Amino acid sequence: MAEQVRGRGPERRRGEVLLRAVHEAVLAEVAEVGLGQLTMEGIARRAATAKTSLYRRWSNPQDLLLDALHDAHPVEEPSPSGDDLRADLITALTLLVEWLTSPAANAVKAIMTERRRYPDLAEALYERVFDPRGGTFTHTVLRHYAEQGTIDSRLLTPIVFQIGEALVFKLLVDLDRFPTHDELAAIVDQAILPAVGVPRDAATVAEA
Amino acid sequence: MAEQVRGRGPERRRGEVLLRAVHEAVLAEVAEVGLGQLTMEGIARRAATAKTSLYRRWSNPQDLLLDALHDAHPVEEPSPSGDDLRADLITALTLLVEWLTSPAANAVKAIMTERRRYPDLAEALYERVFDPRGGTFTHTVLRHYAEQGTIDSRLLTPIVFQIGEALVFKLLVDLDRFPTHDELAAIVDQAILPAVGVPRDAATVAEA
DNA sequence: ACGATAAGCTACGCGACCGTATCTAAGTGG
DNA sequence: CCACTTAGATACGGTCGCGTAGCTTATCGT
Repeated sequence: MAEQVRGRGPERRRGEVLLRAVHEAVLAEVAEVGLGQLTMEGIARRAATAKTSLYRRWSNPQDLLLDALHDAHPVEEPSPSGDDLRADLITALTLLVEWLTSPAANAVKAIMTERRRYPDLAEALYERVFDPRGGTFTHTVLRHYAEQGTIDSRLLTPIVFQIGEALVFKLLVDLDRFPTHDELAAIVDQAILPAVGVPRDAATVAEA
Repeated sequence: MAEQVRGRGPERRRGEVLLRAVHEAVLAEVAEVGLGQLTMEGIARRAATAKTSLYRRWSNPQDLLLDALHDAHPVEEPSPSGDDLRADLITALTLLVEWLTSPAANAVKAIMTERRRYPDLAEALYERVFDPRGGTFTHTVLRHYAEQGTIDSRLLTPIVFQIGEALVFKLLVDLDRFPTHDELAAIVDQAILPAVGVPRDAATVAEA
């Protein structure tokens, strides 16, 4: 049959190349139309491939999405330098924001938001993608400085570990944009450090 | 024409009564199927009314939803007692959690989450529903105690005002349930109070 | 009691996506 | 260079929501 001209000659993607293209397409599709409108047709259109080719490998859009997430780059973990708590916390939050920028993170957010509606997806997300789970970002940094004695470890409760991440998410939702470096610094100075027993000094108060 | 028997006799709802029923139906529908799957057919089915009756008043599901939100009870504001900062903060967070429990809040969350996809809806939400905007919940309480001199008002930055709300939302997302009273107390003791210059005492640290 | 109004029912053509079947042809490896 | 694998094109019947049209009838106001 006559093939639609893509570029000029007939170039047919296979295997790995096609797979990547499809993975990219799902993530883009989720970002654009949302989890609720994710369809095989839509993905096929965006990936410029045939529906048939999708059904050959996956049985529904969710399966495909999970596969794409499984394949996405893992989250980079912070590695505390060891002598500057404030700087390391800011770095940790910066890493968080960078991850949140990725297409994969976008899809993950969508799934978490609608997890009641797609329980299987959410569950599989934990099992197949979030294996590590638990402490990342500021958690890692805070534990490091507690072990080293800079922080009183009795202050490190589950709530305290969440302060930084919680504020980044809140800012993200409220302002619908990613926090700036200064805002991350403010989170560290005004919320995290006081909670772990480092009082704010005059300088921080003045510039706030 | 033969009417479906609802109960036994033909009872036809009109005006206010019907309106309420439809409003309830939209919110329930959003909760169940999500913003992306919100359809006139679905709402009509759930409200046990005819599609025609819906189109007579609204031109699409989003319009209808906005109308329902507009009508929903407003948010109750905290009224600080004035002599117990800690208790008033916990009360404020409790009010927040209570609001989050309502069907309307559920829909608002959905809209905020997908605001990129439904910019008109989000915008109208601000204009028609969130008129007050700005300071609610812990904000109100913190300002009160600052005016009264209990708190150093230089510490009350935008970030600090967000700590409580941010942690409630984070807990909500992470655990997929509403925080308990003890968790709210922990947020106040371990995150908000340190940030506003009230250091944690031995008792709070010990029980943490 | 009797309009006027508003609600309800049915049915329609339209388009989107579904999941599958069938065929063609491009790319690959021996 | 040939055979095999796999991607691509197309078409199908089915379901669902759309938005509208037409008609019937319950309910309200007077």
